[in-house]
Amino acid sequence: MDLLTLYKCLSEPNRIRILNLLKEGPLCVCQIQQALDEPQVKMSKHLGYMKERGLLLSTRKANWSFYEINWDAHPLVRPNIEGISQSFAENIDFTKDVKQLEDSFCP
Amino acid sequence: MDLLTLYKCLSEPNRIRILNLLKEGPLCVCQIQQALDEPQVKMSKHLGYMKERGLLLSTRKANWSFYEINWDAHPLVRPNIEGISQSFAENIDFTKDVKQLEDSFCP
DNA sequence: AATTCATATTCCTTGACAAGAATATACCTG
DNA sequence: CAGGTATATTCTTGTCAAGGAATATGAATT
Repeated sequence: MDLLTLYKCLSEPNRIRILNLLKEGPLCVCQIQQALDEPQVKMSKHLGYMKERGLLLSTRKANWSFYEINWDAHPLVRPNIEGISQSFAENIDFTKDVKQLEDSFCP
Repeated sequence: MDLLTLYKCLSEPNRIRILNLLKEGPLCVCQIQQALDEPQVKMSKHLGYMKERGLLLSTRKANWSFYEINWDAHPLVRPNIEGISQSFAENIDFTKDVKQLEDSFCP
């Protein structure tokens, strides 16, 4: 994955929110969807966008697709994704996202 | 400057090439233009884009505008711009840019 | 004041991509 | 196989931004 592609992945608020959740580990689409309180199609498309470009990996288990960050995609992946949570604290409501993630369930 | 804006600035190859040159210090538009061998309007617009968003600073001396990186714009500016030269070595012809910069002159 | 040089702005066309609606696929369970 | 659930794809529409051509501004020189 080249750096330009990485930056394109990072240039979208919904994707930033998703990455902030995935930072802790893999999640299935339904949990992300609940945490961000956004329509399924929207999440699926952003996840697909990042997977297609190599930033995410996915595995399917039965009905569920689990996505996780591909930390090896590029050396700058880690510093940027680790920098996200502090940097966006004021602009994007991450606290709400994380809280809703805790309340979410994957049936 | 928020992180999302930073990523938008970084998501464009011409801007990446410009930042790679500015990494070493301030330059005037005509030098950048010569180094990258691109039309003046194009360079001016990309420089304006980044200045408008806080990533670059500019000072005018007589006919010339000098642009430099605003390293304090965001904590992630430095690691990303420092990571650029290695990361793009294969994709973008930075060596040529830098060589042409050496040959460039500011009248 | 007129000219010249460096830089910036405006207008237009084009392409990428985000969002929503509708639909399709994949996989399990009865 | 039928039906349900989780996820993905297609289509359309609107917005943002990149590129080029032409023009405008700002500042020095004659």
